[in-house]
Amino acid sequence: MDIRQLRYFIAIAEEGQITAAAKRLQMAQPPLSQQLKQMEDELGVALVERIGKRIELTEAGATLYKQALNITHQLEEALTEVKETGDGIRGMLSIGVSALSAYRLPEQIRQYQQHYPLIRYQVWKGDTQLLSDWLEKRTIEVAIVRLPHSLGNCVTIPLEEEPFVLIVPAGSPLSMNNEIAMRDVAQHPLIMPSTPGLGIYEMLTKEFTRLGVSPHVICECPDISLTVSLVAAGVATALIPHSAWETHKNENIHCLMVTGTSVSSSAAIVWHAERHLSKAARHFIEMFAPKTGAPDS
Amino acid sequence: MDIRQLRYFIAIAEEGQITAAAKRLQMAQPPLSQQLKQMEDELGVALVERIGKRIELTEAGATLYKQALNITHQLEEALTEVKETGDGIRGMLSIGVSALSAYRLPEQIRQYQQHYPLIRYQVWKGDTQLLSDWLEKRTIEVAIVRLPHSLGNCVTIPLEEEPFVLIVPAGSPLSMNNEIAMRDVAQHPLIMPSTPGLGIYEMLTKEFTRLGVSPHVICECPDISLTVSLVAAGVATALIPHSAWETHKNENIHCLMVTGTSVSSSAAIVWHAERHLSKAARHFIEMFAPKTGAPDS
DNA sequence: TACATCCATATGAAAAAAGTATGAAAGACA
DNA sequence: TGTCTTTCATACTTTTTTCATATGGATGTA
Repeated sequence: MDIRQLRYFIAIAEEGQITAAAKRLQMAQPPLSQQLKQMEDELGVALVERIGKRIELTEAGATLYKQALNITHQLEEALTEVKETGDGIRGMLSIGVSALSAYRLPEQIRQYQQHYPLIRYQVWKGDTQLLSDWLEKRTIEVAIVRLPHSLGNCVTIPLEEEPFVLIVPAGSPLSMNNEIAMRDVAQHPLIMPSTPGLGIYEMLTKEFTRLGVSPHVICECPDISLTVSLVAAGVATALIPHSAWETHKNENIHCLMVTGTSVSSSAAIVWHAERHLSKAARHFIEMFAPKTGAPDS
Repeated sequence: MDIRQLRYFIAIAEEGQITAAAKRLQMAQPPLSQQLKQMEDELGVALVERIGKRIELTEAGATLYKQALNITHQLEEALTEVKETGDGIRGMLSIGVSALSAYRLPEQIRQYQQHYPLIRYQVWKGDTQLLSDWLEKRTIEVAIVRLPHSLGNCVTIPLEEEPFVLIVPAGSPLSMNNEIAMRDVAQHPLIMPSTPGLGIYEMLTKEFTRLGVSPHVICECPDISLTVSLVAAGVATALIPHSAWETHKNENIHCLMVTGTSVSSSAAIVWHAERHLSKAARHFIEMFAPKTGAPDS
């Protein structure tokens, strides 16, 4: 019993007549009679009652008709679902973000949602090492990280660059100013939005070294919102990407532009170089890193 | 896309390998590869990812796998349901009963249920004319009526015969006796469990005429339990089939055997002579009129 | 590097499905 | 009642689909 036969039977049931059903199916009548008989033989059950010229469903036939409708509908829906999944307009998109990039994600997903409303998401947050593991294990398909990263065997597409800003507690003397030189940042207690070994930490440290100063790091905190809270509480100052300031700003902290340095932060979308990327992931990359064009697999 | 291909895909998905899937399906590997490719072409979607020797499902493939499991299971269940319906162990059995036979039905259905637990019922109650209409319109498949009936074009299988009894109010003088002659029944106010034109009414009337007496009919009531209530209330006496007495007896009425007459009541199962009888209906007939054997269509 | 394993392609054989021709039975209508 | 039409079933042929065998390329392994 296959789908084709179910469709045949639906036509027969609805037309109430083999000849008409054959016409509707655009086929000759004899093969349809044959198929009907074959179905009855296979099931060992009479599906129709031959009353002279007319034909009428038996109870078993009526049961089969209902079920056949169900099944063919379900199959159709299944196929469109598969097609949509293949086309990337339906399915699961699993994304990993580093702590410093996490704040961007909600807006990105909201935007993506408007174009692809059927997509569902898995969002993971973790440090570079975890992201790398997750990419490897396919827990996530793409990751959004801060550059520089240390992920091996990955395609990296940088998003726009942005400067670092220094955030300080609202009441502190520094909050009178609107900018500060990078080398002067070293004079103030500093929270690093990262930990040793990670890209940002190393990059900032290197920059201070280049300027011949040594920062007064009193805290390392790889969670951006916690970092901001610490600053708001007056614990210290912190260097964070400008956009992170935009999303976390409040009346308890003040922001200073940092001058006299070229270090900047740049987020990037990365994914495993030798892996199949789902259409959904490609769409995501296209939307947020459109200049590069979407990779072709 | 047909069921066969879904089964193929299930095997491929579960084995994770075309060769192994082919072995499990007891077929050669090349045609399976072909079918897989054909499915991908039809859907316009990659279902598996060829990673060197290995094969892995894409998201679309995983979606198809889940749906394929659903659909094949549903098909299997549908087919067994159709078979069972055809075999008469599942489905709808619609039965009509006359008022005088209704009291038997619950026990009959209870009994039938024990053999065919998947059968569901539609039970209708009405007079001969209604039953005839319902048989004609296929509202009901079989009817249980009192003989004689006036149903045209029907097969009739009588159930066992049973005598009429006279029921009288518990306190009445008649309740001292245990039997009464038919001709003496005419001396007492009588409720006929039927109305003119119906079989039972005519049969009883004819019998009184034959005996040269005229019954004192003060009420006609084609509802047996209402008839019994009327007697219990002391309105009159009533002639009813013995089994009706058995099911309705209570302390307010007394029962007398009727002698000096050969009239008896007999229920019968009837059905449309030229109609297809469902297996379920045949089973029902076999169970309650086994002597005749089941008719063959 | 040789070997085994797995998938893909090509080609021919077998099976299944569809088409054509035709007959029998049932309803319609003069 | 007897044609005439309609409808389903059967016999036979053609076409399509599916499967199997042979074989080559790619990948991972001893």
